[in-house]
Amino acid sequence: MTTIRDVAKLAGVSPATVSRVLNNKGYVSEEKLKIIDKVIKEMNFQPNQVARGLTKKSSKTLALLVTDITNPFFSELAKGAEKITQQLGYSLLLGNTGGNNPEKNADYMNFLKNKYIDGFIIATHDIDVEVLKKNYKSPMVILEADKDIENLCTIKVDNYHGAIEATKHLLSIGCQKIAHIYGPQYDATAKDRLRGFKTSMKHQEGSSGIEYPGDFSIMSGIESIQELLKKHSDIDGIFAGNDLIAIGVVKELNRLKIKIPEQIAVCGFDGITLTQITSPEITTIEQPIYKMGELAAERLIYRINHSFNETESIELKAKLVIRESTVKSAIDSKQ
Amino acid sequence: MTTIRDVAKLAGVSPATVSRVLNNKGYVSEEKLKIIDKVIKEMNFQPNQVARGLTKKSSKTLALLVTDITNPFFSELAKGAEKITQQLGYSLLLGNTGGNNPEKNADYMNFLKNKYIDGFIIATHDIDVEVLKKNYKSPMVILEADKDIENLCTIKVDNYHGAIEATKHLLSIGCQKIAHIYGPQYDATAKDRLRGFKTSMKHQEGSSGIEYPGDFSIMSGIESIQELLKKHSDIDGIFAGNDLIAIGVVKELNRLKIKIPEQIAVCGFDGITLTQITSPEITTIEQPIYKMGELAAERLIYRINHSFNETESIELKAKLVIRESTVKSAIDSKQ
DNA sequence: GCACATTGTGAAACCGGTTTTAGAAATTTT
DNA sequence: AAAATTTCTAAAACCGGTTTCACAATGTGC
Repeated sequence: MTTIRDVAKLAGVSPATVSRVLNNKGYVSEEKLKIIDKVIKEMNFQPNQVARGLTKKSSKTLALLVTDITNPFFSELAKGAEKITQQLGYSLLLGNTGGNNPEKNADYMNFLKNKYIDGFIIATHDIDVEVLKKNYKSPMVILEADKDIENLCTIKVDNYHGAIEATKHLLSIGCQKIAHIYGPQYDATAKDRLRGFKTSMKHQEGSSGIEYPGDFSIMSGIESIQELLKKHSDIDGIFAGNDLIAIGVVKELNRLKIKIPEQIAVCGFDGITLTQITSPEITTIEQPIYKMGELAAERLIYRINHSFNETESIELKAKLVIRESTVKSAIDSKQ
Repeated sequence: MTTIRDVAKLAGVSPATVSRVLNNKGYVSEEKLKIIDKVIKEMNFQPNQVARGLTKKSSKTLALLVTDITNPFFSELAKGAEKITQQLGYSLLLGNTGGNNPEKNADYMNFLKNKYIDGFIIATHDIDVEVLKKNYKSPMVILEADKDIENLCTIKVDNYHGAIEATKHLLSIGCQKIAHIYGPQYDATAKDRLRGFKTSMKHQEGSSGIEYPGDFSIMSGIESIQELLKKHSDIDGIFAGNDLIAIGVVKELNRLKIKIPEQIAVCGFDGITLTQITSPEITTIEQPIYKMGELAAERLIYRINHSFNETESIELKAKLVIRESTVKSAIDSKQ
């Protein structure tokens, strides 16, 4: 592997001058610049990132921490983040925290610490952000955080208004008894969605709302709908806390031969691709997940390069996407 | 951040001795060992991986290259690889090659080269393995390669026998006209599955096989089945080249109100989780994807640590998992 | 008791970059 | 024309580890 000293020798200059050219920094005469540029190309020299990292205390690497990469929400996010990361000359470490104990996660973070990881995208709830913040002064972007975090960038979707839109939609197609299967309440996302549902159902003459606890998985959707139907046989609309729950609900309703949406209409939340492969396809509140990934990486790299550490919180809009599971005659009229 | 020299000073020894302790290598007296160990703990010293990497020419990092991380096959793989990687003290870079031109991928690989990435798990077909091999002498594990590769480790699933099992299963439940929607033939996986299908259908009195080209996506499943039904209205079994195709097929058959499996039975290949969320659930040939990820990481790290570069090829068995899409009375009898 | 191997240790060089320092040359100010 | 400033460059120190080298102390063989 050719080093900066090889280049220097061949160009008849000192390594320091080559370094100045490489970093576009400090005085270099036109003449030498030309020679050095030429030699660099000739030798196809590329500076060793590790050596560079040692002095610069940087590795040109970001880390993305997700709960479970097989969850389509996270893999979509990862795809967006990876694209921008690579585009801007960084690489992306993947950390799957799911199921690990927080202690182990701390170990992992520590491990990364002395690798000079430049920044973190935190998209997991297995880690306490406050603890994190105390221990790591690295730039971070936190996704779906509970609230704004001082000196960090948070990116979230407006879950509250998204939930309102979902509920209003179900009401608008005539649902009178709507159940919301909500996610775990330590999760800010789940909390906001439940709040939106409550708000929408208030003062809603002729309609009533049921709240039922779930846990953001397909299985939870299946089990919840079974229980719900036992207690409330007259339910005619389900607002699922996320798409996975919605998928479970649709699956179980199909099995029970309950017609969607004629007997029960279903709306999810997230906008993962899976909602388009079920029969019927599921109406959902689509989050710009891919865009969130892109944005997270872009903001993180910006903060790294500009030593920017103001509190910054970005809220993206979610969008109602109407599909077969809430359109009465959809299946027949489609195509 | 505390350095090895800080430790040395406090322990009253030279940095070299501390290094010897750290690496468990060379002579160190019991006495000093004890002191140094104590000081390391006291100061909570952790060697800087970047500095270490510079001399060792290693970054304790692997790179995983996938075509598309949102494809559940790859995310499952990534999860397995990430677990072992972390467990063995490495970290995992994620590279999404999908859609990029090969030229850009080469750039990316080059970029990684001077980061001292210790090894690569190649699970993408966007890169020509021969070119790769010529340019990078790093340890690599190649997934689903065409054939054995000299001096590298290849891991694949026995697609040929898996396909035979799938076809035999469809025949055993009485299918008489089976169509195989196969994937792109530059893909070794797709080729082997098609070959298995052909073998099984040969000398099969009373049954006939149709081969139809597809491309491993849900959309392809939808379009293929439409075309197939136009030409062959008497098809009663579909062996899809992979699960995504199968999902498309099921989706379209549902839309056309064709009963699965009564009128047409469907079998996929891969064993991704999605096959369990459709209605009906889809029979498939389950590959041990997660295990492949684990194995890939484990073998790669072994090869790195033991300078092991013999040709090594591992073939895993795929397993038929029978679900509703091929069991005539499944839906009613279930549960 | 002497040659030789083994154990133990610190100083110094090294990995491959960047940054500081110091001094020379060219320019601008006064 | 002298002083001050700016441009340009190389030598040396540095980042934080590892490794080589030289040398001392101890143990072993004959």
